[in-house]
Amino acid sequence: MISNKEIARILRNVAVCYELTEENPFKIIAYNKAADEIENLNIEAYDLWREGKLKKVPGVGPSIHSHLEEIFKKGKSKHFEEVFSKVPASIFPILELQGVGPKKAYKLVTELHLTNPETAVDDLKKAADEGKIAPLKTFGETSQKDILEAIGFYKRRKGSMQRMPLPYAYKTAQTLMDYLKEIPEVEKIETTGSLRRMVSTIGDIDIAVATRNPEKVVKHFVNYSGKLKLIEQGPSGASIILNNGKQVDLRVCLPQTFGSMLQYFTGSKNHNIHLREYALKKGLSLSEYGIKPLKKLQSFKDPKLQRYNRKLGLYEFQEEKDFYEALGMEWITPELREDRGEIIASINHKLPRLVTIKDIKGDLQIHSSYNLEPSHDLGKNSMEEIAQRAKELDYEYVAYTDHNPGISNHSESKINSIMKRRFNYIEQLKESIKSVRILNMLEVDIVGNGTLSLPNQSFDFVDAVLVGIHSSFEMTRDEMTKRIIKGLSHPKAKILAHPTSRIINQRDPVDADWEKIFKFCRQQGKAVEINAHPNRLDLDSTLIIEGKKIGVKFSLGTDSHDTETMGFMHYGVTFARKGWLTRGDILNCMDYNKLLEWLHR
DNA sequence: GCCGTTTTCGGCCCGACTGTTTTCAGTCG
Repeated sequence: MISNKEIARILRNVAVCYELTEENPFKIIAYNKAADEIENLNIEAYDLWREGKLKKVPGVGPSIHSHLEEIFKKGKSKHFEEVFSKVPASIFPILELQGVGPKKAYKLVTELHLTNPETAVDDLKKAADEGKIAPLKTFGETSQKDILEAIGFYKRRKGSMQRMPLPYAYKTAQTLMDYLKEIPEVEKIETTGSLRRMVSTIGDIDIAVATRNPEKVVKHFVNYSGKLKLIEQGPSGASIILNNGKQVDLRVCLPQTFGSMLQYFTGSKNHNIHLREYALKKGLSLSEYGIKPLKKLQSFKDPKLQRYNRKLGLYEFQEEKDFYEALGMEWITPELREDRGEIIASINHKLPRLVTIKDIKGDLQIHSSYNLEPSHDLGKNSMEEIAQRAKELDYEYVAYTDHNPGISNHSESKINSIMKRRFNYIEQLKESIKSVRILNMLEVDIVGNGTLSLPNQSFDFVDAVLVGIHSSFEMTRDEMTKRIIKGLSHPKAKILAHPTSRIINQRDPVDADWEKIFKFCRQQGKAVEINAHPNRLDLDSTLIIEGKKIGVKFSLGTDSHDTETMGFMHYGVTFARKGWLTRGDILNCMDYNKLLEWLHR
C-alpha cells in the first residue's frame, strides 16, 4: 500500500515538473496544496479511496483523484509518467538541498550533465569542489559555497539529524530567550511556530520579539555565543544555526504589530492559508503587519480593537486576541491551529473548552520501587515518596502501576504470592497515608498472541490494570489489532497504555486498525492512554481526535519512574488539548469515587 | 487544477532575504 507521504512526494514532484514546463502557476499551487492535505491526513488516503471518500479531501478534485485512483489500482499513473518524462530525474535528489528549488536544480542538472539520479548529489559536490558551479550564469562564488554547505547539511541529516523532542526544544529556546532578554530593548518575547503549537517534535525554533529598536535586537541575536553559523540577517529578523546543529529563526517587530506578528509566525501554514482565504472573502488581506482592507475602508465592530496605520493602509494589532476578534472570531489557542476545523469552530463561537492542568486530579501511570521482580524496570522512588509528590502536585489520587512480575522466571503461584504481598502492603499504606487516595493498579504486558502476562488469580489483588505492548512490535495490522483487542478483553484491563508504543526518534508506532480498537474501547468501557512522557507522547494528537470522534475515554499518565518526572503531566495535557479534549473526555478529571466506580464497572 | 452562503467562471495567501542583477528571480516560511 502506498503511504500518504509517498503520494505527497509524487504530487510535489508533478508540481515541480509543471513549474519547469511553465504550466499555469495555479495548477502548481493546486498540486502542492493537494500534497499538503494528503500528507496531513490522519488516515491513509488509500483507505479513504477504498471507502469512496478521497474526493472529500480538500484540494483533491476530479483530475487528481483520477490519477491517484490509477496509482492505487495499477501502481502508476500514465499521465504522471508522461509529465515526469519531460524532466530529468536527477533534479529530484538535488531539490532536497536547502536553497535549491526547481529552477536552480534544473539548471545544475542540465548544464553539469548530472544524468544519474542515484549519484546526482555526489556528482554535484564533485562539480562544486572543482569550481564548475561558480561560472554558470546566475550562479557565482557564493552560490557555489552555499551549495557545498547545503550538501554537507543534507548528508548529516540523512545520517543522524533528527527533529528535537519537545522538551529539548523548549529548553534550548528558553536559554536563548534568557540571553535575548539581557538587553532592555526586548519588550516582549515569545516562541512561535511548532514550539508554540506544542507539536511533539520540533524542526526549527522560532522566536518573536517586540521592540522599538529592531536593529539592536537582531544584532544582539546574531552575536549569540552558542551560534555556529549565520544563515541570513535583515531588518526584520535573522536565522542562525546553533552549536547543536539546530536552526533558530528570529522575527522582530514594533510593539504595535506584535499581535499580528505572533499570529502569523505561529502558523500552522495551513491554518494561516485558510484564515487568509476566509478573510479575503470579507475583503480583508492578512499579513504579519496587520489587516488591510482591500477596497474601501472597512469598519470593524469595535474600534478599540485596533489602530489604523494611515501610511500603510492597514489596521495594526498589539494583541493577538484582537487580531482574531477583528475577524469576528474567537481567539484560538495555539495548540489547535493545525487546520483541523478550528477556524470554522471559532467563527461560529463553538470552540471547545479544553482541558487544563488544573482539571487533572491524579496521575494514572507511575512506577514505584516496590520490588515485585518485574519483567521491566522498577521505579526509583518508594510508594510513600510518590504519594508525597502527588500531594505536592495537588492531586486527589495517584495510581501505582508497576510492571507485572516477570513470567519467564516465576511460577504462577510465585507471582500470585508476590501480588498478594503487594496488595497487603498497599492496603497498609492506605491506612497511613490520608492526604492522597491510592489506586492499586498494574501495567501488564500484552504478549504476542494477545494474552496478558499475569495469572488470572493475581487480578484479584488489583483495582484494575493498564495493558500495553512491550515486545514484538513488528506485526501485520490485522494481527496487531487482534492482539490489542484480545489484551483489552480481560474484565480488569481498563486502560490501553502508550497505545502505539512509539518512542520518538527511536521506534516507529505499531501498525493497527485504530478505528476498530477505539470502537471496541467505547463499547466495552475501556480507556486509551495519552502517555505524557516526552519521549512517547502517545497517542499523538491526530489519533486522539479520531478517538474522540468515536467517543473513547482517555487516561493521562506520566509513565514516571521517579518523582521528578511526575511533573511531566503538562505535556500530556498539551496533547489532550491538541486532540480537542475537554474534561469530560478524560478519566483523571473524575473525582476519586467516580473513577473507582468507572474502573470497577 | 480546485473551488463556491456575494461566484459553476474567474479567481487563487503574503512577504522577507539573498545573490546576481541594474530591477529581479528564486527560494523559503
